[in-house]
Amino acid sequence: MGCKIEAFQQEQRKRMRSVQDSMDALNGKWKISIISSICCYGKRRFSDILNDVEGISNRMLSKELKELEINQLVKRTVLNTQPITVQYELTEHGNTLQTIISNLSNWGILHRKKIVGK
Amino acid sequence: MGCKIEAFQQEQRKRMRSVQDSMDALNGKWKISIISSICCYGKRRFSDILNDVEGISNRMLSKELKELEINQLVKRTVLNTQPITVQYELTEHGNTLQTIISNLSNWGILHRKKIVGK
DNA sequence: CTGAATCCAGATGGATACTG
DNA sequence: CAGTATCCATCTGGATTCAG
Repeated sequence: MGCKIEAFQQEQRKRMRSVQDSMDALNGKWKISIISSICCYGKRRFSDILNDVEGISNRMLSKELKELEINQLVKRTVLNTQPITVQYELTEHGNTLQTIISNLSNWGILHRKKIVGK
Repeated sequence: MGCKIEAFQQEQRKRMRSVQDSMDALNGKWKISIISSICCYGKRRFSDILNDVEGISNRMLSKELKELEINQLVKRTVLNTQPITVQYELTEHGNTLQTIISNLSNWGILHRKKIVGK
């Protein structure tokens, strides 16, 4: 009977859907880097992140942060400073990404060695 | 002295660059899903993957597979069948992505519960 | 079956200037 | 400082057709 095979395939489809769900939340050129920046410092201001993430424009940073906020990954706080500054931090949910970030960082080093390095 | 701070910042920059390296290799709408498909079955033909990855077109699949091949993540083998079939499998290097895939799958489930679920 | 080629709409993202 | 608005080139990706 194909019961086991079907169960396996269903499991596999579920896994693929989950992976896709993750990627949908983390897509875009910069999101992971932005999260990585905020994560490392705990709290981070707009201009700090703009500085951390090499190459990003304020237009993009603004947009990506907004999407991350919608996905409840970062929390935005306006501070009573003059001029106004805005602080971003990871939500509890956003913090659950730490393992992934860490893995991506490690794998990135490995990959660079493999492809670029001799 | 700012030695510790500078060391930390340099460490942080390195981490961000690594994460970005990973994302560069894994960007595109479908790559992770494709890898996930091949990974689970060990070997997988073009049409199988086309079927596994919901919504992808053959044009995109072809393109993404080519990029994955360039990055030495998948290996392509033409089989002597009639008509010709092509088999894809992960390289050793591609297999090092398993941890990330697994984590992304788990996080995807978590995220879906958090955002979509009540 | 496995692609490559073409066409084309819509998304992405940089540069720049502007606002509160 | 933290965005927003506008303009515009490039990229993305679907649909369809064709080829080996």
